[in-house]
Amino acid sequence: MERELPACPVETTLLMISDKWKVLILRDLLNGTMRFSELRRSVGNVSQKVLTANLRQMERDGLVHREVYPEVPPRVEYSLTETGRTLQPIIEAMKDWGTQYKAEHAA
Amino acid sequence: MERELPACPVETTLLMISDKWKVLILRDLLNGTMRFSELRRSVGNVSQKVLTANLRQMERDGLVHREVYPEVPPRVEYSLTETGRTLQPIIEAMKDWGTQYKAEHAA
DNA sequence: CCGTATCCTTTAGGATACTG
DNA sequence: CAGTATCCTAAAGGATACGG
Repeated sequence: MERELPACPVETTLLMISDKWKVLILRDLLNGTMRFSELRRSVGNVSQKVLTANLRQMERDGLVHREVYPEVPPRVEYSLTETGRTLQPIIEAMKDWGTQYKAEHAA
Repeated sequence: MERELPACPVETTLLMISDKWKVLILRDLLNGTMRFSELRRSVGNVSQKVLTANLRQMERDGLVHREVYPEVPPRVEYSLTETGRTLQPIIEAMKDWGTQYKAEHAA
């Protein structure tokens, strides 16, 4: 459940969000709760297996909440925990930086 | 020299800093100019080949400046460009978040 | 000291098929 | 619909040796 955290706080953060899709998962869940299939579409070209694995890890890290509705067919909704939402400043900073960088590197 | 930038700004940022060591390179170069060997030690367990490759890519992306002093033995110093320094808010946000997260997940 | 070349290992991620 | 299981691939990264 718990993992060893590096001494350096930057490395701790990396441990949590450096997988290929996690930042994009955060980007999308910051807009609100999403179903699995919905998230898969919005994140992009991610396989089901990997998206599930990423979400499970984020759940264990306390960033994501998974809510299962026992219906047929099943419905599963993902949302950010309070801790997960504290990552917002990082995602925002990345959004701002990318926007600026692209503006300066346009034709 | 130039690479195709994704439409999403967050993904653009990821393209620039999502390699395993780039965030740590930024963390360290934000403290000032460093020699190659110095950087290698401070970044951690990175191989020479990979550190070089990461730095070269960051140079092409306009984030890092490489200054070669034609001495014997050679001296090479790396520093952040002005654009590179604009990444500081992201690194700072990551540092803050990691610090906070660790505090809440102690004991 | 800094870097390149070569080869090899690892592992994250993809494809596909199948289930409750 | 939302998974799990299995197998496979590809690309990043590591180890080592050598060169300017």
